[in-house]
Amino acid sequence: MAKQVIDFNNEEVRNAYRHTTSHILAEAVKNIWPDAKLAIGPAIDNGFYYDFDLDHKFTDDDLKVIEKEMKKIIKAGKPLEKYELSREEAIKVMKEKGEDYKVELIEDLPEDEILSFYKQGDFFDLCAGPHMEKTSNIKAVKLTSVAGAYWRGDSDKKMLQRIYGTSFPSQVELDEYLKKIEEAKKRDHRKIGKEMDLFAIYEEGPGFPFFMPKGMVLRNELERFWREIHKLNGYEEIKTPLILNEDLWHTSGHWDNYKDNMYFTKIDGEDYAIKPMNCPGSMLAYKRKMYSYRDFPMRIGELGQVHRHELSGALHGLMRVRTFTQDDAHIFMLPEQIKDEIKGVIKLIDYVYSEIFGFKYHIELSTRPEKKYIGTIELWDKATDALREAMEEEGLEYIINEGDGAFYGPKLDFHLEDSIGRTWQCGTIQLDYMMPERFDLTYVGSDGEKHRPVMIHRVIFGSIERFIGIITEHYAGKFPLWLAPVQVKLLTVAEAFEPYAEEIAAKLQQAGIRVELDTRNEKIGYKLREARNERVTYIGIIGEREAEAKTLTLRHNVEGELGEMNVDEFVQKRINDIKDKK
RNA sequence: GCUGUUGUAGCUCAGUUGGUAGAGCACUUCCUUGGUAAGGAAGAGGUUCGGCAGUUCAAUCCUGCUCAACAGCUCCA
Repeated sequence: MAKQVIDFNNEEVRNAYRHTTSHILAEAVKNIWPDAKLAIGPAIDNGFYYDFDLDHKFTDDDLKVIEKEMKKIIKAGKPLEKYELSREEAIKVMKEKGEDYKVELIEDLPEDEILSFYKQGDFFDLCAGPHMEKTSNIKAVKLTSVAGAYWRGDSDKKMLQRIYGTSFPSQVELDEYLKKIEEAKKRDHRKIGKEMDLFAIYEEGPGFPFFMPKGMVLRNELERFWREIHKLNGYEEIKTPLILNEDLWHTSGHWDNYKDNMYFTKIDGEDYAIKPMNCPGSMLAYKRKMYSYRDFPMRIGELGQVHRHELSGALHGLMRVRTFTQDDAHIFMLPEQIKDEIKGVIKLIDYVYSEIFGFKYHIELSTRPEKKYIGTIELWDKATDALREAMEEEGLEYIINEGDGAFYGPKLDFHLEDSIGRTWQCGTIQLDYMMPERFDLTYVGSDGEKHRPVMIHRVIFGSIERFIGIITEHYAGKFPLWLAPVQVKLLTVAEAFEPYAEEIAAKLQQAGIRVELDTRNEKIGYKLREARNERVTYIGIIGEREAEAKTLTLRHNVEGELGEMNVDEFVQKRINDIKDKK
């Protein structure tokens, strides 16, 4: 028989490979714990999992034992054979085996369906396939972790034990994958954030991050950049309060839809809420006066700090917090301005993602949610069509994310891809006919009558905090010069060169460059090592040679050794780099 | 919120089958004036081992509760 060729780049083949491995996992677990009940075990992005219901709690040591058993099954080279059963037969077989979850799965399938099974030796499982020909096709396996997972992904149902693993056609590929995971861990923004002293989160405030001086540099630079581009693009800026009367949130619909995630407080016996979003505040700001159609489009930005009560288990560094700053803006406009405004925001987002940060990204169109939404289906369709048309006119590709819209309108979500291939949803453009209605926003048209404006809610970074987390991992802490908390660190070779080093430091500082000076009584190798660990952009070394020639010897955190350079030339070049956002 | 794991000095971690705690780094002082990833020596540092109860002659170690972190699930306007 010809050897089965495994094309691991083919998604179908890869999934079949991992799926077969998950069957082997299930068999191994059943061999060791015959009482284990099987749930489901599909292939996923980087491997597979299988869910089990079993009183014994799997430990990390168990994973090793299971792996060993899996290797036995693989070595046995059992062929995977497909066969079919009728519904009744299938239910009967599974009931006999006490596989309650399988019975439930089968009972939920259409009545007339013929069910396919796969078996390997004595082990069999309900499965649509496809699979590898035999268990010995699996060459390299690793069980990675065990975790809880709800039966059928429903938090009201029982929690099962899920074993995660991965498999590859060779040990080399498996090792490469594991190495990649290790690399990603090194980039973890929580680790780098601690090492670089950017931010911290304490037990006293879970989900409420503190920003330290170096982290504040990042924040302030991002915000400064944000203000700059928004001014250029015709936005004005406001700031609205963190706490507002609860009535406002009833009007907006936030209370109905998201009160579980809101924080409340009382002031003088009245109920107030801490804002989970900025828009209702923006609505009040809009309503302060009358507008003419000539005032539109009106673009109002706000770096607004919001608070949301996230579940404790959902918190994750800066990526998922309980307070964060949205780089929000609301655009009020005439219906005929919708498409142009959407296109304008798309361009702005593209500029920031592609030009400034070098992110690849894709766009998703999120449509009306099943249940939680306000307004009529007609208006939802109208808004969704407008987003779609704007995209199509710009020749942009997008994928549809059914039912994932905000409760007040459909949206375009921008998912960026970082330097190690992970995607993050950041930017969003939401088109909204509902809030202007609820808040009775008006403008006076050319006919002298009052009309209803349409609005856009949009963010580019999404959350400043989360964006800092993402770029920390994207750059592995080696931020581009304009963002780097320490742009230049000067190291003296010996005490004698301190005056010259101070002279250079002063020059850099005057040029607006963030500089640190290390004149400690330590060897240059030692200081260098420390400066490198701090990930400063440029390290400047100052000794006898440099003091005489009025130069400094430079090293860049990514490019490496740069040799000696004239001080004034270096300063001028860096000023230009910072201006160019390099 | 749910399941599991973890919680010891500023950081990274070791440790005691229950007899009141250690290393390296960092920090301070001294020596060393050194040219591209750790020069040497000494010292200080834990309200005592996340918190609160309990068992015990004795708890950092055992038990219960609780808080937080981590992984995953659920959620993410």
